This record gives sequence, structure tokens and C-alpha cells, in this order.
Amino acid sequence: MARPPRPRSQITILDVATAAKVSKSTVSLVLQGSPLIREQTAARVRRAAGKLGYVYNRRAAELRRKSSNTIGVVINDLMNPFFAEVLVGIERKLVRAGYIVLMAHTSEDLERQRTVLQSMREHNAAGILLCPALGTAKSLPRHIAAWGIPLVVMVRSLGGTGYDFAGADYEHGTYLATRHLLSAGRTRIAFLGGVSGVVLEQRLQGYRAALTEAGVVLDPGLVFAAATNRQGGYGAMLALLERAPRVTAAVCYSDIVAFGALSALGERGLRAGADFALLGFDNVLDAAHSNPPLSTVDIRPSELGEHAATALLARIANPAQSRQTYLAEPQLLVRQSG
Amino acid sequence: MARPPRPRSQITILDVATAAKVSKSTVSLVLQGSPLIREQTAARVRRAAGKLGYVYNRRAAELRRKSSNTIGVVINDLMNPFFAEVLVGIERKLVRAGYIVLMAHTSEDLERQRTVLQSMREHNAAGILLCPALGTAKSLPRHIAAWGIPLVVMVRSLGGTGYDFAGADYEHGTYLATRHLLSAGRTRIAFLGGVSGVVLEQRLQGYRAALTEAGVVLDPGLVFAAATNRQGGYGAMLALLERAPRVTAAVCYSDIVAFGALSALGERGLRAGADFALLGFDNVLDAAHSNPPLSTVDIRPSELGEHAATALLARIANPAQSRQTYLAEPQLLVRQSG
DNA sequence: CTGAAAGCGCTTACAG
DNA sequence: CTGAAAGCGCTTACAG
Repeated sequence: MARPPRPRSQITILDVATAAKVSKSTVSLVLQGSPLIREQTAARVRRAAGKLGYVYNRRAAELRRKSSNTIGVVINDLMNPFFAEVLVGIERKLVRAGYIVLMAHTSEDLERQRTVLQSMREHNAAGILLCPALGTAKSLPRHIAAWGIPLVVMVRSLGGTGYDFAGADYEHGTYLATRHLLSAGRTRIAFLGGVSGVVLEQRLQGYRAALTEAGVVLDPGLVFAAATNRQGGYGAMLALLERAPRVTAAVCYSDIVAFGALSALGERGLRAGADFALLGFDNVLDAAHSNPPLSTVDIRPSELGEHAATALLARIANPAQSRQTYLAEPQLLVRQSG
Repeated sequence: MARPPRPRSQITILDVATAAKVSKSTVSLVLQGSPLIREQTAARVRRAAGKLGYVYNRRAAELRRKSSNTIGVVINDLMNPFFAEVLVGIERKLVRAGYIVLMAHTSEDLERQRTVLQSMREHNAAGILLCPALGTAKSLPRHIAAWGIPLVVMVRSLGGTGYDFAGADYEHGTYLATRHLLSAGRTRIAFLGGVSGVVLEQRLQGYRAALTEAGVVLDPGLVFAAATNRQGGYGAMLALLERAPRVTAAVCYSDIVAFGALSALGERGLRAGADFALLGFDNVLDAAHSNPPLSTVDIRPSELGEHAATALLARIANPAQSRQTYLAEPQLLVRQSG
């Protein structure tokens, strides 16, 4: 019953070389598809490799060559579909380019982030895609640069400009959302969700800017801090309904906050689109089929991920090139919620 | 401006050894925390390592030791929060155990799956956690076993029993959901979503079983095949409303199918819970705050991921142990949709 | 407790 | 076009 563990691939290029009656350098060359080897010889080598069940030991090769085809990506909130979509975009781009991803999830835990980054370093990652946990030191990109590992920061900026960045023009996004609500004649508009961080600052800034432009003064009692998840959106909407029952419009920090808000609205017998105008932010896939379909600010999450990956690839190819910043241009997407 | 790329960590244990005036074996031993080394010496070595900015080259170590602390996990649909939650559970468990995850996303593409598995093999993964793409050959687990790589299959069984598996008792789950609807006196109950695969078979089987038990004959016109995503659920519900307007209850293949159905219901001015009884399956986080909150079958997705990881760890620790099967016991969770 | 030596599986000049 | 040799950064018996 208990079969002993089968030994892991112990056959090496040396075995292949012997079987194909060439030197191991020759085998190495054909494995790399070098044109230096006569096709006839190459075919013989490949046949021998196949017959022996040879499997390339990529890590040995990378050790010798001092290269790596793995890329570290650190995400902090996969439970949020926005990040899941970003990750999918990243992975797609990266595998197409011949890389494989070393993935880590921090749950906003700085200690975890530290550990995981260190681990990626020990694994000699060819590059790192980082969505920094809340509270990450501004100096982190500098440290990683000092390690000699190409880095691109995603989604959340850390301030300064000493690193490549892929995100979106959040301020303009909420500006668009707020202006949309304003142009429908509404003047009392709440802001729901978010608790801290630059991203929140920027989103609030856009909200403020639109209000100011329209000549309406911001009522601080209308911005409801809340966790950036459904639960947070749910609670924020309930609070809003309670404290300011006359307000019938809100822009949310993100789509998932809006989903929670939609749930609260439904619970109170209100329907977004008819009784209340609600705007989301991100345009995650879910937004197209929420109840009701969510009007939102589209920043194309998976595309954002692909751009981040592209920037990293460019940085790896040319470490000396100038700073790159990709900022998705937000687009207002009016569906039915507002 | 264009700073030359900084050379990657070229300082090695040899440099540390020189600085600390010991041999490199000694350095290696202290790095491994060996008790063979006098504390005084160890401290001196650590100090030297710190001063020089030494970073452990884990891959070199693994090559020599023929070990690996990376685990491959292949997921096919991260856009579905169910899988995102499973992944989070896996990652959490794995990093705690000192592993790091090599993550790949197949989007149900068999060719991608093949490539990615091969890549993990070349990277000498210590184990693989696989949620097989639709259409995966039953023989795949056998192949991977032949590679000598511990494997656990997740979520979707491939038939047979020649491998470790972590999933849930899907049949019992839909049985519970259907029975719940039945016990409320409903007798015309639709099934929405899913297009093929064992998981669908099992879920349909539970639906059938509950119907049979209650003495109601299954109306094939009431099972609506549809993609297992929101769009699919949306379309299926619209079709149902059109073709069988008197039916006011349905169990869905999964929560996200149910979300789409909720959207369709809302569009028609219907409210789940009041006008229609709708049950989901999985209990993803979103289900608690959908509009309305979704009644569903809880299989604790992230816990499922943790169990899968635990099983893999056990298999790695003891390759000869007997087959493991973790099947989450589904629990009916009645919220407001039905 | 510590050092010298061999070797993990590959690649890469360097000769021929 | 192909082979012999050195070396990537580590670990692990083996002596002492």
C-alpha cells in the first residue's frame, strides 16, 4: 500500500548527453534552441530527452545564468473583486511574456508584507508588482530599488515619484461621478466609504472639486467613513438614511462599498435609480449585474493590471529608462443606479 | 539620469565567512540555526552578514538540498469570488507553513493549464494544488504523481479516487436548498446555471433527489443551463420569467449565478424574498450584502482552501499515507432572498 | 565546534 | 559545429 515516495527527476542533461552520444554542452545548447547545433544532432538529443523523461531544471539554469523568470506580485485584498481582476490582468500579461508569478496576499498586514517581500528577494524575483498595504513607508520603493529588483507600485501611490506607478486618476473619477449627480439637479450628495490613505484623499478631492465648481458647499456631515467592503457600504448607507433622510444621492468610494449600500437601500424598501442615485467606482465585473446595475466610474481593473505588468517588463528590459506612470483615464458609466 | 542597473546581490556566504573569519560551512550552519555553532561565533557571523547586506540565495540552497518551498496553485476562474476566497484560504495556510505560492490562472484553458503545470514542474514545486479546468483528462493526477509531485485536486473532482481531494458535498447542498423551497410549499422549482461538468451533475442530482423525495416530478423545462457567472444567471432568470411566468422559486448553481438572477428580477420589478424565492450556492462574502441578502448553501470557501492546503502539506510530509478526501458539509443559510 | 572538498544541474567562454 | 572545464551559491558528509 505505502509506496515509497518516488525520487524527483534525477535525470539530468548528462544522462541525455550520454544517451544521445554528445557532450552535455551540446544538450544545453539544443535545449536553448541554439542555432549552433546541426538539426540532425538536435533532433537526436530531443529524442533522447523525450525517451528518458528528462525535465529541465530551470532553477539550476537560473542559478548559473543569474537570471529569473519569476515575478513577485503582492496584493492586499483579494476578497475585493477589484484586486482579483487586477491580478488576473497581471497574470495574463506575465505568463504571455514567459514569466510565472509568485503571489502573496497581505490582508493589509505590514509584517506579512515585509516577510513576503523578503521571501521574493531570496527567491531572486526578476521584478515585483506591489500594491502596498495601508501604512507602508514611503521609503519602501527606495529599499527595493537598492536590492536591485525592478518594482512597480500599483493602485496606491506612496507619494513622491521615485518609482514606476500604475493606477488611475481617482480624483478625476469622483469628480465625474459627483458632477453627474449634480447635473441631475441634486445638490445634497453624500460620500460613502473609505477610512484613510492617499486613494481616499484623492477620491474625496474629486468630490470636493465638483461640489465647489457647482457652488455647493461641502457638508462634512455627509461624508461617511467606512471600511471599503460591502459591510462598510451597508453600514454607511444605513447611517446616512438615519442621519440625513433627505439626502438621496451618494458617490461611493468603490463598487463594493456601493454594493453594500444597495443592500441597505433595498432593506429600507428603496430602489437605487428611482428613489436614490448611487454611484460606484472601479467598474468591477459585478457592477454590470448588480441589483440594480450600478452606475460607476470605469477604470478597467484588469487592464490596469496588464499595464502594471507591462511597465514592469519594460523596467526589467531597461532598468535605466525614465520613470513610468500609467494613470487610467476614468470614464463615467451610467447604468441604472443613478 | 540613466543609472546603470545595479548588480544583483553578489555577496555570498563566502564573503560573510571572510568578514567573520570563519569558513563558509560555518556560515551556512549559522544561517540554518544549527546548534553546532557556538553562540558567540554565530553572533559574529550574523553581524557580518548584516553589515555586508547579505541575502540568502534560497534557490542555490534548494538546488543543493534538492528541496523546495514553493507550491504551485492553479485556479481557473479568479473572477469568481468563490475561487478568490479559496485562494486566500490556501495562501494563508501555506505562508504560515513557510511556503510561497506560485500562482497560475487558466481561465478554463486546457493548453494554459498544461503549460503552467509544466512550468511548475521545471520550477521544482514541492506540491501542486489544482482546480482542474473543464475538460481535464482523468489521467492528469496520475501523470503528476508520476512526476513525483504531491498533488491535491480541489473543488472539481476528476472521478476515480487515485488522488487527494478537497471539495464539498455538492449534492447534499442542492438537496438542502431544494428541500427548503419545497418545505415552504413550493412545488415548481427551477434550477439556474451551469453548463457541464461533474460539479453540475452533482448539484443537479441533489435537486432531483429533493424533488423526488417530495414526490414532485422534475420538469426538464425548468432547468436552465447558463454560464456560471452573473451574466449567465441574469439571462437564465430572464428566460425563466419569460417561459414559465408562474414559477416563483429557483435554486442556482452558485452565488454569482444567483446575483445575476437577482439583477434580472429587479429589472422586472420583482423582489426576491417577497415575489420570488431564490437560493444561491457557496456563500461567498458578497452573499451577505447582496440586494436582498442571499439565502444560500454555505460551503465556507476560504476554509475549503485551507483544508486543501492542509491536505497537501500532509501529503508532502508523508507521501505514502492513504488517500485524503475533505468534503465540506454544506449548511443551509436562510437570509432574505428565499 | 570548525574547515576543506565535493557536488546539486545547469551555462558559458574557450579551444579545437 | 562540439567537447572539456570552470563556476553559479549553497549544503553536507567527513576529518580533525
